[in-house]
Amino acid sequence: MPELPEVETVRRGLQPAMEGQRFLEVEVRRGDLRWPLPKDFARRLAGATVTGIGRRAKYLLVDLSTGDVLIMHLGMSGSFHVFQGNDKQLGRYRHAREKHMAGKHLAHDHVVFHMSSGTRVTFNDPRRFGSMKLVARERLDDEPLLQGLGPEPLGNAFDAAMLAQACKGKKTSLKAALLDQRVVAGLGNIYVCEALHRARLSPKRLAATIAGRNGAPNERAERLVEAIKAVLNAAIKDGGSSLRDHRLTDGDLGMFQHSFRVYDREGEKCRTSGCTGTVKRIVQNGRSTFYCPVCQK
DNA sequence: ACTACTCCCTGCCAGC
DNA sequence: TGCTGGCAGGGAGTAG
Repeated sequence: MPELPEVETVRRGLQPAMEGQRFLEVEVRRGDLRWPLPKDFARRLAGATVTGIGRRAKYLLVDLSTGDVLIMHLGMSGSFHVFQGNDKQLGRYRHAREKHMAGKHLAHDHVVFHMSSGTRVTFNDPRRFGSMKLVARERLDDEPLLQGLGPEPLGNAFDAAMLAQACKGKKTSLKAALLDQRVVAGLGNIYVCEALHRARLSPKRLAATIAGRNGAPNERAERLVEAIKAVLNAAIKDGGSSLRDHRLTDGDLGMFQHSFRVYDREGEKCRTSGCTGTVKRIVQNGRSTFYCPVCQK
């Protein structure tokens, strides 16, 4: 499901619910996520206070008073639901859960955090590609999951010079390069398609063509960086995109899917002003690409 | 060192 | 109606 804007939206939803609070109890209903949760997972969390919630690429990083960091990833279908209320309001809780899940698949509630304020935070993930991992903060720099990640696309380090340098000499398509988390971290299939469309660049173009020889950025690299930042900021403002199962932590839907210019719009009219093209779907590296063959060159 | 492909898992939908 | 194949927002591991 979630790319950077959705994960950032989740982070902002979890923050007021968890920050400054203690884990009273951690209920692991199914520990076989992407990797099995270790046997001491719940025990290591219990009693810890959440001192902050951050994000790196598509990972949520929960800082704990114990010196551990809880690293969480939503995979393709993971979501969090926050319920603020006490144990006497279980009816309201179930109602909220059903709204969140659109009435289905409560069986995929795999982990429940019971916080000291009475708030419960439920992790639901039908496909179980999501993951959780506890690591000591002092070893975070050596954490393999975070090790090779490229820059944050909304950070200052991400600019045309950097992107061109990373794409220099790449034999792969621009689409594949942007999906590569080592080039830039946090983009997924939707926002790569959307950013390429905004930059009027073909997804089939060779990645190396946004850099001159010696790796200097050209005007395409400038356009692309601007487009990436713009589409991510717009999506975050809208609470991310809801295709089938992405919900905000309060059960509401993200809204950015209504602003898609190409993604999931095969056969529909290109939304570039003045363009007469029709959105086309192709497959690149086994994944759908949506683009306009008329205005994206 | 690169790049491309397979696989993990469940749900949903179009087409027979 | 019920089955089947294909597809889905990610990414680790592996085979070239």
